[in-house]
Amino acid sequence: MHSFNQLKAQELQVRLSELVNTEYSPSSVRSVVGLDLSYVGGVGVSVATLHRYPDLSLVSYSAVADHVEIPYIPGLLAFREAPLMFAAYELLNADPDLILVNGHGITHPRSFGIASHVGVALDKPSIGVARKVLAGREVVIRGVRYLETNRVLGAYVALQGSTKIYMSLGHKVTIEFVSRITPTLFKGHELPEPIHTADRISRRLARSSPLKSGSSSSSKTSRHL
DNA sequence: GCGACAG
DNA sequence: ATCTTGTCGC
Repeated sequence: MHSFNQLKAQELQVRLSELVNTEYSPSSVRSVVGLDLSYVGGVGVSVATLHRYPDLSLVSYSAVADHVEIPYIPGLLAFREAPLMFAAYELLNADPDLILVNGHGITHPRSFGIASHVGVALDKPSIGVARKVLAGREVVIRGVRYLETNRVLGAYVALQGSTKIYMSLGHKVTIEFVSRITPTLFKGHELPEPIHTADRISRRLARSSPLKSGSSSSSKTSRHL
């Protein structure tokens, strides 16, 4: 029995953060993938959803489940969830123009949150979607809200009613691109459509998991996806 | 030392 | 994230 080396993990993040590209942006977006996880005890249920853009209609999705050993430690979320996200992503067998990841991008203690981690590993444009701040402070420029970390605007703050959603730079996207595409990613929910959909599907699968007692007889409410 | 702390 | 009843709001 042994937990993973936190210090080595942090060192890896510092090293890999050098590979993040925040000067490039996809020339055109025709498809977007959403990545999210749910849990059933120690089992993580990872879902990857593929959407057309700009209508955001669901094209297909994939799901994988496995035991998750790495604990949740603020700042090291990627080591716990990215492996399963990669598995679901590969199973989806698609080549999207943009990937949305539940979690922060460069608005992270070492500028390498899970969205950047996934983007760099897959060499794909990525944006982090989070409901809470991990690092940085909010700044307002010409009436527009951003999250600033290390003097760099790392996230655009989307206001959904009274709720704030932090859209951070993952990889191969600029703050201008994120600011511009963010409003077009919502479709009537608190979270961007791809993340919202991946979240709903993973939770449904988690609840109906054979590992969850009563799953075969307590389903009295119908759900639609 | 104290407070903060994605999912 | 997940555990959970009633309750507020669209």
